[in-house]
Amino acid sequence: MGRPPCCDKVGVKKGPWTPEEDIILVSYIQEHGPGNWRSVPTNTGLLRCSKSCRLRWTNYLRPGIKRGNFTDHEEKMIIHLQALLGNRWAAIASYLPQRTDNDIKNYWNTHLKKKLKKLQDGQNHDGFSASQPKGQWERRLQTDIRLAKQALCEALSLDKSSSLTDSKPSTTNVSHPYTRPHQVIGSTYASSAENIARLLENWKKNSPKQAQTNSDTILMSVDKAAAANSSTSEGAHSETTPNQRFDSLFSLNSSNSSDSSVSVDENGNLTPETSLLHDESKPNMENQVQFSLLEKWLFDDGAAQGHEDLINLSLEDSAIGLF
DNA sequence: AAGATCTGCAACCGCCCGTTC
DNA sequence: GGAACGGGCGGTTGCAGATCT
Repeated sequence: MGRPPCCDKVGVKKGPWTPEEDIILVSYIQEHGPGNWRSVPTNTGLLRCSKSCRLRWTNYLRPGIKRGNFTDHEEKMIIHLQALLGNRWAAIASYLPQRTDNDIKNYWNTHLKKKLKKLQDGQNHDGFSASQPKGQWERRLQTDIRLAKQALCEALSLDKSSSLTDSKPSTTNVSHPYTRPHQVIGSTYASSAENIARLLENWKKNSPKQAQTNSDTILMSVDKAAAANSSTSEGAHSETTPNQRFDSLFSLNSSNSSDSSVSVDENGNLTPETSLLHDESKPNMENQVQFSLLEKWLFDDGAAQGHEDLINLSLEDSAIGLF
């Protein structure tokens, strides 16, 4: 028999998440940090599967997520990376720090596939056209792989010089193709609060009555979160009104957001707050460097042409060696 | 205006892998 | 060593809103 489901199917709620559920989840993660998803539903009272909680967090509530239209630049990155890596959306997402793999996957399936097909049908002779001679396409791909590999090595060497990440030996950055090279240090919880704040704004606009009736529940959750934070955060105090606490939790300019540095204790360990940030998000300075290196190489055709000597690498070797 | 069809996206599902006991 | 578990991944589905007829 296969493994049992991650949670009991009975009594598990499915479908779209409500703002209340979002708030409960975010409050809990803010307090305990992400991870140990199995315990999330039981500890929060959410009638959700642990997987559902994790997905909701990673695809929607996690800090640093950018939503909305993809830029041309992002589009090109996705096309390039898809050619390089195939449908490994998590790996692709690691190079687009603000996008989730789900987002990229959706965008590929709904937009880019069609776009590329159109280009192919139209006998468009750009770099991605299937009408291009196979050898040339293959050579370009080989070059891309080689350049990506080079960028990765470069980024990893930057990694080594990073005192912060050095404080916690990373087994993820180097060896596993699915792990995201980006560890968010500069990002804060406020970013996810921003997502929820926007959500609530829309929610209130769209259904003021419902928002009104549920506001107590929301504030109760927020109160609870604020109360929980008061024990761990120096910013929390008992004299705040519910509204103030609400503002604090969902402020777009939360003091947390400016206090984005990672605090390390005297033993060199990350504090609980930081491990939340460290674990969960993607963008940071390090990412920026890595991203721009890869970006530059991927899109610098001239560079690609100037690296003809690197092309001899076989596709297989490149793909294996890349990771 | 109303029904049909299309589109985009959030969420679910099942499989896989690494870790723990 | 292997079973159980937790978490991550890619593929797929279902639904709501947009567009078309």
